[in-house]
Amino acid sequence: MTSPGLRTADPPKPTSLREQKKLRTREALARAAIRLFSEQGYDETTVEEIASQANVSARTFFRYFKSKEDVIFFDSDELTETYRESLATRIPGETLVDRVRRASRDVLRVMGYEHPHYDVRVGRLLLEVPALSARMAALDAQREDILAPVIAEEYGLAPEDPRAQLAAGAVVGSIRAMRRRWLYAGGVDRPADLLDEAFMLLRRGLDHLND
Amino acid sequence: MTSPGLRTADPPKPTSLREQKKLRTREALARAAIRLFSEQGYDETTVEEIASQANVSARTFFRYFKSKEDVIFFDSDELTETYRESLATRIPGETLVDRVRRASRDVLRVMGYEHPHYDVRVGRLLLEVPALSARMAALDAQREDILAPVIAEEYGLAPEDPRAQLAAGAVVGSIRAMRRRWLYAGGVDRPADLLDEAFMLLRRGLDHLND
DNA sequence: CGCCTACTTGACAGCGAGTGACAAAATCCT
DNA sequence: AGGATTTTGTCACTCGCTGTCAAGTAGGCG
Repeated sequence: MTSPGLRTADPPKPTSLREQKKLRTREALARAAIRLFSEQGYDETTVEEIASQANVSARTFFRYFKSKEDVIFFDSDELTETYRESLATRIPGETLVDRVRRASRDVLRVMGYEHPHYDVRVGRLLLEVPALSARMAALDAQREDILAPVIAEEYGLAPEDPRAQLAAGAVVGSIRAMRRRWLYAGGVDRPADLLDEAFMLLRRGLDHLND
Repeated sequence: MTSPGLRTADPPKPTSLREQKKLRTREALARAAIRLFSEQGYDETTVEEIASQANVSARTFFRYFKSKEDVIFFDSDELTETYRESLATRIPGETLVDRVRRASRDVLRVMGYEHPHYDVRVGRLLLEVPALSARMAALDAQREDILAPVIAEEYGLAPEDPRAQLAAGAVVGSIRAMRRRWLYAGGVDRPADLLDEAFMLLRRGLDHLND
């Protein structure tokens, strides 16, 4: 079953046989886990079950992922890096808000539409399952920490100025709110659209930071 | 609660012996737990240990608190109710931002200074321990849901208007950012002060929502 | 080709959180 | 006091997760 799917990043090292097998095992585990989670729920899925679907022992699962929830977040570092880099890139004539918006869209783009977080059922697990929502909160906090100094610099504030931290918190909080809406509202909304709406509204708030 | 007439805030039922003992056990457990958590950390403290400090079996701990982290959040419903009621109360001449600020301060006030969340060491656990930060995130989401329709009404929007939800997310996000700052910055900041600073800055952003 | 080495895996044992079941103890009621 | 009710402790069990160790597998080398 070498179906197309989970974002296999294309770093140029698909190297030797052994590595390939590891990659396949890893992917099989991730795929099985996400499918089982979204079918029967997170707590209702045991690691044993996941491992068995990938023809591996439970012990081996923990050699690939350091915890049960890690199977959902294994690529989060990459996404954080994307966010950081996109924020660091300046495009002439681009406002701060547009820069933040671009960074957020870049993250969505790198995730790709076949990413598990795009699945509404999995997405809701991210909010409802304690272990998962804790990770989400940590990621959001990370983004706040990346964003705050960027905002500070733009407004000529010290990197740790509470006003910049607050603004970053507001921005991330807005995005979180739109994420929740996407997952629970009737459902026609698409992530990118809500993101745009968020930034359209944020533009005003942020622009008045230094009144 | 089928009592006639007024809602009595503090049901004066310290009733008979059995209830008193339960109250004492409950408090002993909570106190021991918080002390141990802040002394040796959360994961390093076993339920067995907590129970033993309260001269009870581990099984009994779970009869008083439905999980290990519940010992920290057992009064969260009361705080949420305070928030909801304070937000519902209108004071003539009071702006929306001031109303939200008052509600937030009311929550702090009801918590009282001996509340575990006031302890910086415990507070940090709230952000660092997955099980606890998940609960915090859930509480914040709850407050967003309470706040959004209030904002919507004030601006003549439908209760589920995304703009109101976004604004609520921004407000709660700001508060969360200040909370983090309180817990990690050098440390002189006091919660109430950071809250004031947050609302001073928020006033501008919110007031421009309907430009 | 066979063999040595390094890496990967499975099986087993163990810990802590959490739950169900049942019997023992404490409390309440009359 | 005695019986009913509630609370508690003990036992046994599941699941997430970790350490250990022995067995298996791929790659390199003579």
